[in-house]
Amino acid sequence: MSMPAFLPDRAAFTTPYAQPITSAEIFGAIGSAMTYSDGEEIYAQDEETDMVYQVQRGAVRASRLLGDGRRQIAGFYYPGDLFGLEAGPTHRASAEALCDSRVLVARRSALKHYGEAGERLERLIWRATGQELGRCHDHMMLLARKSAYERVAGFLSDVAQRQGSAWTELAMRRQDIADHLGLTIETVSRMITQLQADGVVALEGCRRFRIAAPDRLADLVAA
Amino acid sequence: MSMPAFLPDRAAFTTPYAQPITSAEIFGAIGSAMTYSDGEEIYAQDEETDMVYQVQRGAVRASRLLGDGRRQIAGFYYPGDLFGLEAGPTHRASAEALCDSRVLVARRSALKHYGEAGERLERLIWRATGQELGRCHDHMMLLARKSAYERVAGFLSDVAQRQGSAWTELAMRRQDIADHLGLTIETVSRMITQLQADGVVALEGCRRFRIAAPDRLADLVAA
DNA sequence: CGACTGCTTGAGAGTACTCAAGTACTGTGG
DNA sequence: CCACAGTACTTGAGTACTCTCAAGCAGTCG
Repeated sequence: MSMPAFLPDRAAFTTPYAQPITSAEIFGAIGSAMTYSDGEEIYAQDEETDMVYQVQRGAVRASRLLGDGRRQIAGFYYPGDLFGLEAGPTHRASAEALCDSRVLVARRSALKHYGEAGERLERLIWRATGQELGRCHDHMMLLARKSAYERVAGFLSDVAQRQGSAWTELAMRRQDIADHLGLTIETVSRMITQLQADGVVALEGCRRFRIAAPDRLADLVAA
Repeated sequence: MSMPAFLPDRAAFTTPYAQPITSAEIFGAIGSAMTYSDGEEIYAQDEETDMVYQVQRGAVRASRLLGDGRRQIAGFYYPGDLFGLEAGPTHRASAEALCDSRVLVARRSALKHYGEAGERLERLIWRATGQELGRCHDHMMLLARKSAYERVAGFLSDVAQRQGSAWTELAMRRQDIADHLGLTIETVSRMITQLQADGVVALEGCRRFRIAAPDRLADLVAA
């Protein structure tokens, strides 16, 4: 994803004196590491908060519950991603580890005590917030205007792109995917079967896949 | 260093007297006013941008188009609202005036030349971005997990709340509402008819309504 | 091996969509 | 003031896509 034009390019952070330059290094200098096991809650919905988080290892989902149990997964986060950025004094979503994970946690109000590194992290947080807003708009388009087939295709494309490697592992269950895409678990399953039958993706087991026809997948996503 | 010609003299906000305190005042001190007539485009999708906008009078919609013509309205903006905050070097959406409107425009990269007022506006922009992200998450939940009836109820509740008065004017057409809620124009129309039949809202013409049963509407929204 | 959890598949139902026609509101010209 | 045209909105009938409910299959752990 592209960077906001008004924020300094990453090169601007680089000084001749070996300052930390990756977000992981900046965050690592300030945040404290926490580990969570599969399914464990990192924070709760409506919980008061002054924290910001970064995935170091594993994967995290942010979910929101409606009174009657309907659930929506706002997003999935992987190593390097910042999360818990929702505005306001309380978290609008809860966050849970999708597998055994390590997470860095920093108190936002304390950043000013960390001098240069704190300021850098602050800028990183704002940049991440802007990017999250962009992804959110993309996802709204997906939810509002795309078919189940296109939603699942878009999701697989997204996950594959983030992981980068030829074969992609799905850290989440079908139910999580369904709640992210506004579908039912059965429909997600059917669409994956369909995508496979159409030769768009190839699965190995139900949690591991490879993109078989990148061009056709790209068409589905752009559509 | 050259300053954009349309920006007012910097001296205007360095005086110790009468510091602006509302976002409209801060923005007004820095931004330049533009007027747009009904339906006129304020900026285009994928257009390069370094601008931030505030509605002064009228109403604005932010829309995104898919290649095949499917449209999604990302949001509606009213006097006082900041818009055009989508991250990245280009606008992820276009913006159009819903009626004759006046809009303040400021160059983001120029804010640092405006001293205190510029910093304040910068903070306002970040705060607005965070709030927008929160609204975006709410809207994702609406799109992913709510019925057409609940979506329209939620929308009317939202608009009414923003306007505050007993009777609420709808600045947008049914098609805009449909594209915002991920429905068709016919379904929106049917749901409004239904809400009226159920005594939840009362319409006067097709662009003006009043909430008739606030408690039942609140139930539908919270649900 | 059996139990458990997660995933897939099938049949039928329901919500929202598509296509089509009809109604209301607005502005223009006679 | 009314006729007319144009746009926006509503309503109706039939269809399609996704959901619900139910059963079967697969991988995992004791």
